[in-house]
Amino acid sequence: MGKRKITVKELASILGVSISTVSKSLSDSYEISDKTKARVQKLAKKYNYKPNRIAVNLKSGKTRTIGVVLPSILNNFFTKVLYGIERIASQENYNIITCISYESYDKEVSNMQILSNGSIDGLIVAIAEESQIKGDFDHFKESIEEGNPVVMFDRVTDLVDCDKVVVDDYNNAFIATKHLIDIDCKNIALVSTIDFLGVGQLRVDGFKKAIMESFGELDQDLIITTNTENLEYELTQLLANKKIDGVFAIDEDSSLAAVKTIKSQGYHIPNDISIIGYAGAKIANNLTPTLTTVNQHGITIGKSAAKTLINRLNNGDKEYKKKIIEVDIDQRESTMKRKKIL
Amino acid sequence: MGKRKITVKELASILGVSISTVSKSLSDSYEISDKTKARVQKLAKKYNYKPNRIAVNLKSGKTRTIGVVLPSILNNFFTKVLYGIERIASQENYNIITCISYESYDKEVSNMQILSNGSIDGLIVAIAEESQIKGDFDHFKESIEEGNPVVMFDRVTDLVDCDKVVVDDYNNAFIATKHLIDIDCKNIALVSTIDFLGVGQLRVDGFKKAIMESFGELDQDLIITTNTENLEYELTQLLANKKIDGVFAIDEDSSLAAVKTIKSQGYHIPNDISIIGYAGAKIANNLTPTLTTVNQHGITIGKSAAKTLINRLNNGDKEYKKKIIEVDIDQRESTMKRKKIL
DNA sequence: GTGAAAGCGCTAACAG
DNA sequence: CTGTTAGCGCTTTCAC
Repeated sequence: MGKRKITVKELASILGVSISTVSKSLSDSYEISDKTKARVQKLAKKYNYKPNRIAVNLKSGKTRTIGVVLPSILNNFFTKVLYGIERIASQENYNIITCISYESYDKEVSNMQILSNGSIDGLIVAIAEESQIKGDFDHFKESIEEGNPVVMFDRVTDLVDCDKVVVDDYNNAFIATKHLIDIDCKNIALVSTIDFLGVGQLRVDGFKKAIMESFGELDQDLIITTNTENLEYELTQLLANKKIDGVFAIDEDSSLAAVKTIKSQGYHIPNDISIIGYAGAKIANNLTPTLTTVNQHGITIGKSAAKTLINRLNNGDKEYKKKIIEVDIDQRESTMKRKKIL
Repeated sequence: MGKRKITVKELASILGVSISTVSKSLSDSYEISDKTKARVQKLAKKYNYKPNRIAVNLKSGKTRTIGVVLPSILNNFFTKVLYGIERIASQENYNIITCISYESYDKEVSNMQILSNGSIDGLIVAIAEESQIKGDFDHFKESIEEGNPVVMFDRVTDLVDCDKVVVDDYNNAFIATKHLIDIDCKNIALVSTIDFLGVGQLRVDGFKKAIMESFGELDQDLIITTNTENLEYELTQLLANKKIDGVFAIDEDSSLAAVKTIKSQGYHIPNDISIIGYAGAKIANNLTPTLTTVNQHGITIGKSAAKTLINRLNNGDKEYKKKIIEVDIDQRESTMKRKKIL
């Protein structure tokens, strides 16, 4: 103990100079003689002086801290995004304060309020499920009005004017569906546990477009939107009633459930049924068979969001931008049919 | 715009009262008349006044913020711990600032320094790989000396005096190995990609003890400590040269690699070779076969670490404690042998 | 080249 | 019951 943090004031009194001399010396000001600077800097080093960040923040009105509000952290995608944000933040000398909304509107609002009280310079957010359902985004508008810029990613809304980083879910779902069609699937089902999310809708729409374009008609019964608990049951029913040869699972839960169910019902993947889904590489690579996925590039999204925010912080004037991150398909075994043995 | 954050001073001038009257009214002080309080509070609400946290922090010398330094965030275990920390923190009205050391000593030191400058009240840390190898823990001691209590979890060291939250890796590895022995495995291999970590060593030791206790001798060749890239190759060699009927994989990477390799070499799990490993439930449940795991209860660890830190923050006097979290085995298919068909 | 003083926004001891 | 004042630790203008 005893080594307590030292302050400018204390340094000044030890050296018998004024506080401002110390402060200026530490920032290497031209006003101070080299000799004095040296003395001060030496002592500062000796006592391991570090300016109190809180005081600096208060003085400067800046915190060099970014608030991040995520719906969940036990989720591969959001974790990746957070990782991307952290990479950029730490590189640009920003700290990040992470809050979790747990998909709850109230939690999200309170997170935003706690952060928008001077703790942070700006926010990166993916909107909570409940807020999207509710359609209430006033807390974001407020934060922006109060001078804390917001960057939204993935879960965004047109109702708030701010920077956004998204993937083109509509188009990517289209491409994913086309991938199944290209390998000769004729009866493609879609499974989803995220129908209440904007991104969920977009993916379904992209799917529909691809189906219509290729087949001219769409069987609504092949679209299962449900929750994780019921998915296995509903998919089992579908498999029993319809001849399915391809499945597009538009989120991680439904991807895992689909693989499990299809196998347990005695179908071979990909020979009987091909499947493309959403999942992180680690999971996709360790399923049997390995799962072809739409790679969302979470890290890229996080990096882009952080860069966007820091840019805005540095020069607040520009127009709001919507950045679209390219996505690609990581083909694995689940869509690699063996040569048909007739 | 224009709705800029409002301050006590501004409220005071609008109402024509003094700053301290406003401040006291807002904290519902007994010194102020109900009438005045009401006026102030009404106006504060109208302007959506929120005390500037930075100013409050500076004044109080507390930040109600916990720093968390993790070696990685793209890791199921650490993510779970972070989740646990967040749960408690948010419940106790603390924020968390998350930094990632990327297993690097330098990054860890700089993270600690950035945080130990007044930004936080205390720290929760799992030591980076490189620091463990290097054996240099001065940055932790310094932080503690400067008045920022540290709680270490999982990756801890006896060389720093502070609160710790760990699992009994030695004993748990012992139990895991016994689990294999109980289902009649006679030739058990251990695979590891974390031999440089303290926890890695402990798990190996626990394994050895169980083997010695049951068989009286230990074949060192059955212990593979390597890195993720080489594991498949080395395990393949081992399977070719020795008769193995059980595998204990002591980390997630080696668990996944072991399952993959054993299957690809044509062995049946669990009938030919049983396997127990470390992995999150989501992965374990979706492997084929599902993987029996040592459940480390990351969330519990995180919660415990956060509670420990907050406790210390509230009453700094007590002795340092080491809390040991109970671990259990989640048995799944990879250790459920079918009846032998002779 | 150095120092005094103000002020960031807030709280609280002390006066009135 | 209300107001004045000092001060948290720092930076910065303005005097000297």
